[in-house]
Amino acid sequence: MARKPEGTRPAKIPHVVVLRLPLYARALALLQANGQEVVSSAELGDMLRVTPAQIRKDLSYFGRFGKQGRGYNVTRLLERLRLILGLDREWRMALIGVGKLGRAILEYGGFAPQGFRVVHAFDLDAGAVGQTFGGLTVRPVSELEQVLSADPVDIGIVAVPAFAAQKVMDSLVRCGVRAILNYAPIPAHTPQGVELRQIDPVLALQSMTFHLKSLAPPAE
Amino acid sequence: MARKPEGTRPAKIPHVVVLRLPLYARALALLQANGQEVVSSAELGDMLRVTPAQIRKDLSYFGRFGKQGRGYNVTRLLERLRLILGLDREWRMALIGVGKLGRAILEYGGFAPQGFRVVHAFDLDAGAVGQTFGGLTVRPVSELEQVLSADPVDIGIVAVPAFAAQKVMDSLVRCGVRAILNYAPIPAHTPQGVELRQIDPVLALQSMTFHLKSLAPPAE
DNA sequence: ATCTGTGAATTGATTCACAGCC
DNA sequence: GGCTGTGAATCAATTCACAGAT
Repeated sequence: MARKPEGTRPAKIPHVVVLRLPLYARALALLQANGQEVVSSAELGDMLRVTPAQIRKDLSYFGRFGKQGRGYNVTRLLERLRLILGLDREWRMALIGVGKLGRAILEYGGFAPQGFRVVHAFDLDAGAVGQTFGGLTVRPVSELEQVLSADPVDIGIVAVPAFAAQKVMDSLVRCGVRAILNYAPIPAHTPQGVELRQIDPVLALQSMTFHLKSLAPPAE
Repeated sequence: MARKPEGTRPAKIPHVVVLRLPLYARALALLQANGQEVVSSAELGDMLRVTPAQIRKDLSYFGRFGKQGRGYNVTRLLERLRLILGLDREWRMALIGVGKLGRAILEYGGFAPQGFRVVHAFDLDAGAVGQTFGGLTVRPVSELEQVLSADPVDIGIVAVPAFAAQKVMDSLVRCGVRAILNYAPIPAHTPQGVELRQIDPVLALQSMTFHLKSLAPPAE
């Protein structure tokens, strides 16, 4: 398969750059809320603990958004980043697993304002099915394929116990989901072309203790 | 020919390696639970979608744990990784913010079996203070410094609203906490020497949509 | 005078490839 | 034959440093 070097939307964007763009967008939204009109890469870098050169280089993959001697227009750059990230539309999501975690997700107010909307919720447990959380009625997982083929979503959120998670993810992929946010602590896999992100506080803790273990015990 | 310093570990460990070790440990625990005694880097790599060479190289920073022609003894390697990561002890944590998210954290059963124990919970809101979740009674944040100086913790978990998060983190640092797990969606900072990890599902979603936006709409 | 955008240089991470051992 | 451990080679990411714009 040939990749053309010419073309409209140019070359490959380094993976880490894509991971940083949402960070930039968030910082810009903060500045915008404060009424700041212009920001330099140095100032943004201070906010985010990232070098100014990195910010400029990252942005340069997508275009030239700044003015020499001045900096970036906050609103304009934020607008452009939202476009680049695809945040100029609403994304529909399905949640699988409505236990304690799943309920917290359904009732979490942080997704909707960013354009991420949970439109279906499923659970295996008959106890949860039929209940309503955050305005959504929980359906049985047995209806997953049927519901999603009638009313597709872009993203799946997996909040089931570890032992069931990979199978649920496979179902979601079969239903045409193209991205999965997985909260289950397992080595999860998706086929090529289906994005996957893990939310795993235990892994985060375990990588911090590596740095803690050699330090003196908490004392003053 | 320079030889490696014998039995020492002051060699500098790449940051990414430390982030992968908990992944290895988890996969090994899975194998162990299945009764598997030996594993090769190729098999582990299959489980985790990591190249065998990377696994061998990562482990080589810490010692020689395998047998040529055979592989790694699952139990022994897991044991060593747990030691390296500091998982051979219990870590004490304080939770700040007992809203919906904080409650889900207190009632989450996944920390304790891994040796991470929440021993104090704080909230600003008088409504939450005094209530008990997961066996812990919520105290007012005003007592944070007093309680933590009498009974220190290693790690702080921040689950307060965004506007309050940085101030809470600063307090925790003053209380001698050496690592923070932050759930608030802000560009958070800790001083040099205080580890920080962010749990941020919205950022994860926003970096996935970058890849989704150019694809055909969900259709079947 | 200031700050962007970007090739070039550098630093860091991953993969290769093979000697050595089981 | 199979697999580890590891220098060397490759590939990727970051930082430097400066020309050019305002």
